[in-house]
Amino acid sequence: MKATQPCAWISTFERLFSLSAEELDHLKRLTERAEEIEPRRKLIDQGKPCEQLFILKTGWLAEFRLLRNGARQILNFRLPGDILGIECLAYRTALHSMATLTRCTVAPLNIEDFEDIHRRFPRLASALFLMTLREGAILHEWEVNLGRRSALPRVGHLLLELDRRLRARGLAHDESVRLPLTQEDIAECTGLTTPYVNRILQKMRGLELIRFEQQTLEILDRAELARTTGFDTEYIEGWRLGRTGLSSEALF
Amino acid sequence: MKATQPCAWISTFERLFSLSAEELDHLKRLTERAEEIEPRRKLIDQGKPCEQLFILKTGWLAEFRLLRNGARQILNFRLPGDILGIECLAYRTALHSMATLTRCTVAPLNIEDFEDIHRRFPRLASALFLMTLREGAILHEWEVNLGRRSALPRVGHLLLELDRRLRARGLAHDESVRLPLTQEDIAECTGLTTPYVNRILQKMRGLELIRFEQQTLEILDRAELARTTGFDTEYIEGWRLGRTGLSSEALF
DNA sequence: CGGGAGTTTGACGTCGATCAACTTGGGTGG
DNA sequence: CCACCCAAGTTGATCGACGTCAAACTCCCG
Repeated sequence: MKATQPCAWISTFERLFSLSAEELDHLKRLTERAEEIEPRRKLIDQGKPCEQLFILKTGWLAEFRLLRNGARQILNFRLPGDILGIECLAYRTALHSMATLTRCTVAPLNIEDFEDIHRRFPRLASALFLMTLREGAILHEWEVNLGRRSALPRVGHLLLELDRRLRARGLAHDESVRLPLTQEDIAECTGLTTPYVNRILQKMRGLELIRFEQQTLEILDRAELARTTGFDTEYIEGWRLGRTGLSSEALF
Repeated sequence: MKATQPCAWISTFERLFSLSAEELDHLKRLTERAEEIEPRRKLIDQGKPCEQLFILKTGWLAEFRLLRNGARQILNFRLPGDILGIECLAYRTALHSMATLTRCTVAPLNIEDFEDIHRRFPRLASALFLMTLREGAILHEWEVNLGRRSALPRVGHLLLELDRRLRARGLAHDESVRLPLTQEDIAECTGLTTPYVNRILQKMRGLELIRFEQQTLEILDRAELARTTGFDTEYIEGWRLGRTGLSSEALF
């Protein structure tokens, strides 16, 4: 779990964006100086000034908002390879919090490092912009989930999404994936309550759609689950790349 | 309503981002060649290939997803000054649709125009990136709305948001703002049903929180409404700008 | 005067919340 | 190695917010 450990997602990005040797090298250099963080610790705190962003090397985090009544809404999960806290470029204070779910290693970046990427590695910056657009697509999907799907499809859709997101980053080995989530976490991002999430998971197990225990998820009938949840993997796996321009200057 | 008509939001952007004469000029040039679109027409169609983006000069649009069961979830509203369909840089096909609510004027841009901005007007491109990050903040707020707020705060929060967004672009003149929304539109973005939205609006009128008729919204008690809905305007009105770098090269 | 989109109303049904208790299991210290 | 402990998971009974469906009403606009 040291900084020397290679990150599976880096080579995924390399292939995806056809990174040059220098770009790959810079990316690796950026992630060299990394910090370890314990599980369930806050990395970014809603309302506090923010000046720093991070590249997530390993581990999971949750972005969330705390409401005055104590309720919590998880806004998104962050997986290895994600940039954390990039909103600090647009806002002076953090609009929401971010906390680790597992032990994580993150590489801190300050705003100047970021400007530097823009100047010296425009294709890397473009790739980052694309990733931001794709985050937006995930948020859209969550809106649909919260607004228009009933409990079972809502939970099922989330599980399918996380499965695909992990695999797209090369973070799954076999049929199953590791989701370091409690049922409470799932409740907090699907807008449900813990007891009800529990019942829904039982129903999904009863229907032989999934196996999910010890934080290990296996999707037994992907096609059927996708059908009943309305899941379309395009927003995770679809790409426009290598198309038109793809100049040496920028990716798009 | 011709292309010669000045757009209030352009001067707002000029001040906000301290645009140079050339940048301002380029922005104006980009929006010169504009098309008019009738109300309730689709501009972007979910599932279809997309190659084009647009700058919205005047009018409102809604981004939405259609589900198999016929349900519709509005993902966001687009107001004058917004870029439409920028996701086409990351995806080959449209993940959701976009339709006009009012008559609109849009200036089409193709991907090459966009690359051109990046090359020749990096600060403009940066401004665009910032706008994208801020879109993300709006989506986060909608997630909280859909996931954790009950019907009245949910609708109230939306109304407050739209009021602030319009004013932030210089698109309101007096106490009231024009929202070209039917109650069905409001239902489709809050995850509620039309009859229930109707009852909620009546209750809000009864509590003297708002006046809302003939598509004209007036917020009577902003402080009280903000309190009961948990609305914090930071994500609309907060900015990090003019701070650190702000080099001539890029905004951040 | 007719028509259609949008709004309003009512009766009724249900999905998921709520609250509280109980169970399970992995971890820890004695 | 056992006893205990605490977090996470599970269960049941009850309740209410919001959905559903259908009808009526309003107001433009022709």
